[in-house]
Amino acid sequence: MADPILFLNAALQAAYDHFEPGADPVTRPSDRADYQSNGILPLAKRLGRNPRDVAAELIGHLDLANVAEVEIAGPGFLNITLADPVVSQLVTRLATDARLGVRTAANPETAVVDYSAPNVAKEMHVGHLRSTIIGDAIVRLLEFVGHTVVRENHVGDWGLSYGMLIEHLVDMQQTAGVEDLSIGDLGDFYKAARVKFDATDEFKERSRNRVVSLQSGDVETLRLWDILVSQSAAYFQEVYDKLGVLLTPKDIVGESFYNPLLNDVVDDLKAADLLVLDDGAWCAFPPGYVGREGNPQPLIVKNRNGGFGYAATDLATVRDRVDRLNATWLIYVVGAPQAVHLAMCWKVAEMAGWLQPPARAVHVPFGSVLGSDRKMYRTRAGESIRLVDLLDEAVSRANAELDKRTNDIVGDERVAVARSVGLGAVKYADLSNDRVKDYVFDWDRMLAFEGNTAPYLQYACARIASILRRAGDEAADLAGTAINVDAPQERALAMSLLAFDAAVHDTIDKLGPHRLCTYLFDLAQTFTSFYDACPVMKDDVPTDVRRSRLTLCELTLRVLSTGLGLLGISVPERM
RNA sequence: GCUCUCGUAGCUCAGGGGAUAGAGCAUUGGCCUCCGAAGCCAUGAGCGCAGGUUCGAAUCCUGCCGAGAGCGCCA
Repeated sequence: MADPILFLNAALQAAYDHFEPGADPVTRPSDRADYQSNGILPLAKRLGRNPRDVAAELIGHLDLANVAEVEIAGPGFLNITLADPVVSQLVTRLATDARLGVRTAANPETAVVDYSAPNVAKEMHVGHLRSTIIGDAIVRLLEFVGHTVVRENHVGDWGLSYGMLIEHLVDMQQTAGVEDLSIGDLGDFYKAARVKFDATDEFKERSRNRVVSLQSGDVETLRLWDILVSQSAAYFQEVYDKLGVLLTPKDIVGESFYNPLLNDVVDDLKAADLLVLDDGAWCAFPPGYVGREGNPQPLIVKNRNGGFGYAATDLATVRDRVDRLNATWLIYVVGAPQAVHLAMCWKVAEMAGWLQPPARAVHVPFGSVLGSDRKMYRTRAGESIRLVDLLDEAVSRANAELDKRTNDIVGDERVAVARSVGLGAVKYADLSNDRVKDYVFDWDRMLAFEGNTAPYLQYACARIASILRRAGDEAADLAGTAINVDAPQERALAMSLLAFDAAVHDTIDKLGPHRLCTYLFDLAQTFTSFYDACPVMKDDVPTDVRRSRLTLCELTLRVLSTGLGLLGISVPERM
């Protein structure tokens, strides 16, 4: 019971039970006191009594042994300040907890997280950044609290454009006259194919035929297709490794994987009488969706040419994840523009009985990355920015920032620090905003060493690490040290550390990584205030105070680095 | 035309029924004989507009204004 809210609620429960057995105490952190009890007014209403009288009587039934102060505030609150010894005791216990007070999930379940999803034979650009980073953080968070997580990288590897790309590959083979095919630069490859496709009817015709061959399982076509897929997968992995996310080639479950399931999807929907033939296309019309002209909005499952739309694939993902993977929590980390499409798919899946409680699908939408002109972030030439270029620039810019601050870190360590700071800056800038909103990509702001940035947090960690190095052997021998919270800054730090559990679970409830960012930044600020006011390794600090403060430092470092780790951000020892 | 998302300080953003709405940048002024000043302390200014629900609204509901996005055969 490291979480003081649980601790308080247990204490309050007895008092509430006096009035109404089972009434839920509602407690939340407050800046007026440590915590605020918030459920008195509804309770008084149910009892038909004066709230102030109820509050007064409630205090009378509250066990005050662990509480320094309780006061009635406003029409229906109690402000509660925990006694210092209790705070000391809780944080001392926290320091020996390997999980840093974070509870495991009450109901562990199997979650599928669908994220990243680049397209085969196409360059990865900034657009893939958010899905990849946000998805990565969600995966780490869910695993941390004990859920079983299946990562799925739903790459685009099937559909009309692959006829075009395969034909382009064939052309390249003929000009180059080589057996060992390489698609080389993905951006150029795709663009060249596209240009040919738009320019010549002959190529267009070949591309269409090639799609037919692909879908009918022609061996040679599949061989060529596989070249595109495998080389792209290798390229994606380079980017993921550079970015430092958990995705591996095994996580690729592309559109082609679902292709064999699509006939059943359509047949079963037809059998369930959920599809109607409309203008030659098989459509579902889930209730409540209206499009242009006020007509019901269709979800086109099979087009008039007999081809499957992506609605069919998305329906298949629901079915497959529920049936084959036994997942109950389907998380789609997909851009906000897809919101209506996904909602329609899930509505149809529900009506077909494929998506039933406890299984449910959740959209984790996110906004766009904008440039300083508040339009989609692009190069000056108007092209989308390659993700690899962006990551390389982040590292070199971080390196330049480190140069400004005369430091003696060189060689491999220097390379690692620049990488940690550069990537951390990019990730943190993305994750620290509420994901549904667009955000402006600004190198200077994200790489600033002051403010709500990764470098600030990493710097705070580096200072703590520095103190621990200074403490030498003593830092390794702190187990069981009693922590005192005499100074207000010590107490504030302890309270912040105790809130880690709540921050992690709140972040998971909302699937909003920025909540964890806000917490970590607050903790880092609280720490630096402590650092400024409370000397640790100075000569005139008594031994017991030094050891208590060292333990606070060590615990803070663990919370910060664990928290940043959950966001996919690493913490250098020095910087 | 219909639908969805978003409008909070000069700027970038938190807060999403609870008291006097918080940070960071930028501004101004203090702190290094002292553990890393990449820091700390202090400083002014704000909920798009109008109604409604409520003891209480930045938060929920409705309308309007503004920005972005989506709406039948691409994914």
